[in-house]
Amino acid sequence: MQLLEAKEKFIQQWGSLGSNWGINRTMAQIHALFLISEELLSAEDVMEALKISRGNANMNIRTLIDWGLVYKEYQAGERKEFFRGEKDIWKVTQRVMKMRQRQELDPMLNVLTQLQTVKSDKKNKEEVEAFTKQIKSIKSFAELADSSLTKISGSEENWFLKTFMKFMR
Amino acid sequence: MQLLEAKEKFIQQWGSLGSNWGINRTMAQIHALFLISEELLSAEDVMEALKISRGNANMNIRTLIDWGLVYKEYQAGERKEFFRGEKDIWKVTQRVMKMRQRQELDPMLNVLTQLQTVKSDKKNKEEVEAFTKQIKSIKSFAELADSSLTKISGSEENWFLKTFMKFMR
DNA sequence: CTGAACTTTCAATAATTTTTGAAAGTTTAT
DNA sequence: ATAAACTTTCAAAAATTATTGAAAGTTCAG
Repeated sequence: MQLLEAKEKFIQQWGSLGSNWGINRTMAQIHALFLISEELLSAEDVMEALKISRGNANMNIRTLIDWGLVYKEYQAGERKEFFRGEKDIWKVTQRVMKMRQRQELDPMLNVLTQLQTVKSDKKNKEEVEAFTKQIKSIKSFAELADSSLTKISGSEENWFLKTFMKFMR
Repeated sequence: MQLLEAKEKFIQQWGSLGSNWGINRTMAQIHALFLISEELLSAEDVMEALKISRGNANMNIRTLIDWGLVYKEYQAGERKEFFRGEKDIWKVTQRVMKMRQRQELDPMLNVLTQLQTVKSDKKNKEEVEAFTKQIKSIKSFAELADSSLTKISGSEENWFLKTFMKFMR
């Protein structure tokens, strides 16, 4: 396989992976492009490489910066902005987990907490009890996931790998 | 909060969680409905509860069955099919992980393996080396994720919790 | 200050994904 | 074999999500 073909293939595959991960296809493709580019890239470079519009490139690069997956950098003597991607796949994973924790798990936990306050009356006592029990069990699980994510996203790769290997043995 | 309102809220929230998880909104809502329903439900019941069409209900129930999140059951003396949801949230998580491993991680690993065969020539030797190195590091990570998922999806909740607690300490 | 170089915004448009519902298919009781 | 009860399919329609590109905004050198 030729390098160009391989790069293209990687970008496509990363794009489709991303789209199952709350990351839109183009954003994931831009991220893939950064993952395999040694050099700094400008918005223009991204537009050309992926054949997308200026607005689209700008918006998705911005979001990638918000996620901590791409950094803005200045190139001496250039007016234009340049970007570089986070290459460390472990850090990438941590950032994505953190972001999804905030966007998904935290709202879910809020709702689950509210749902525990459901009132029962004599008519539906049993039904309410069954409901509350199930909500409680989902909430416990969500809390476990939440604290694990918090721990993991603050940890070093080494710590993680070492402990994880033990865990998996 | 009233029970009905609480159920409605749970279904909505689970729906929006699902839509970030490669599970479409309606499928996730149907799943939520099953999570909080003690009784068996027919396709008709689901249609009514969520105000969706027959085709939609049928298709999504079928997919939930494929995912192992809903079971078909027969009610004595009834012609109609009835369904019951998997209530154990740990099992639900295992099934979802397993499914996503198959649908996302495995194809990714295949592509990564292919990409390692990229040919270099004198002109782009260094570029190919950098690319191969990065692909290799992504692949190692993906393999770690893959084997962890395989281990986790086959394990008992108790084993998992116990080991995980140790891990998180 | 001015204008060139660059970035951001956003309404219109396009692409994708989901839903509907009627028709076709299947199963079962008689 | 028939027909009623039920399930599945799928093309068309609706809803949602992503993309474009031109216009507005910003920054900075001269």
